[in-house]
Amino acid sequence: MENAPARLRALPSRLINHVALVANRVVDRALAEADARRYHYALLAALEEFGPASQAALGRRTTIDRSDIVAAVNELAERNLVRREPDPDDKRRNIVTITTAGARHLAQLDRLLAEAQDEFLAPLSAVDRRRLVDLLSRLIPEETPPMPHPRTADRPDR
Amino acid sequence: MENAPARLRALPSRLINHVALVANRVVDRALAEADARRYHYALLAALEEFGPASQAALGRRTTIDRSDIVAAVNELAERNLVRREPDPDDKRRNIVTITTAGARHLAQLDRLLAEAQDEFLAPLSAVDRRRLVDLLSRLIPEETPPMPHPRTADRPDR
DNA sequence: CTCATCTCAGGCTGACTGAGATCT
DNA sequence: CAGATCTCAGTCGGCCTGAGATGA
Repeated sequence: MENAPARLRALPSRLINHVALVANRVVDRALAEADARRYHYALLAALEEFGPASQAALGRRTTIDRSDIVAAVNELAERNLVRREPDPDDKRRNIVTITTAGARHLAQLDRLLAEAQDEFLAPLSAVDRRRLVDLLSRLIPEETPPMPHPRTADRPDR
Repeated sequence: MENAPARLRALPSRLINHVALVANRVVDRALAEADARRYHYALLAALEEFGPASQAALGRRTTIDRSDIVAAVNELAERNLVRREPDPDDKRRNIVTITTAGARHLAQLDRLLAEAQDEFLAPLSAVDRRRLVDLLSRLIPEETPPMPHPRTADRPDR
């Protein structure tokens, strides 16, 4: 970078972006080892933690946009990491379920991601890492208000 | 967001991305008031702090990619915020110089950005903000290694 | 009727690659 | 010759919008 302007070095929003970039490079490289992307991990994690869910519910839990869910679920289904079947109780819905292969895949991603976190967090001690996570968490509004309809993500799940 | 999976909530790389998104929304909205983008600010700041520079040098200092510099300098030059002229000493180069209008514009962006920082950092005390900046800074490798040629940003400036 | 859900088609930005022309 | 600089064309992922079809 060779001498970034002081104004930029000190600007919190820019610092955060820069760190995000560094983190993403490490994370994406790690996930690529398993032919995965960040969306895949988020979806599989949500499915394993909460069980089968409609695509809309997955979107709310992962903050992935409705359109992008479609594509990502397609990719996962093609590889038999999830199953997608119509909900008999509500024919608008697809119910997405993680498969055993999907769970295995998720376990691998967990490992890869843990290594990746460790890699870009290397300069920080365990205490500092916790401090960082705490500070960052406080910058995230509880109900992340999506731009247009602040209370849209608020709906009952089922 | 409604109950994000614990794995995602706790993942530092994901937290950082989320915060970056929030920060960028605020910052971009602020800059839009002056018809500016983040690239514009970075370039103007680099020019004011280091004086006229070639586009390649600007790229190194702002970590903006060579291709994107071209476009951004075009935009700034069209609005007479910078001048671009061939370097008489090295005919490969353009020398980019900030104009007085550019400096005025930069001052406005400084104000807008200061407000924006304050807005998304609102949940943190001044002490916590400093802590955050410190922690983040330590996560940025001194010589940000661009993917392909780790030592490319290392070259003498002129 | 309204609202939710899934899907497609597409836009936009930021980060990045490849390649060519020109020059040191 | 190698290497730096500027430029153009284009890719990719993440984020987002609009709109249509179906159904609760």
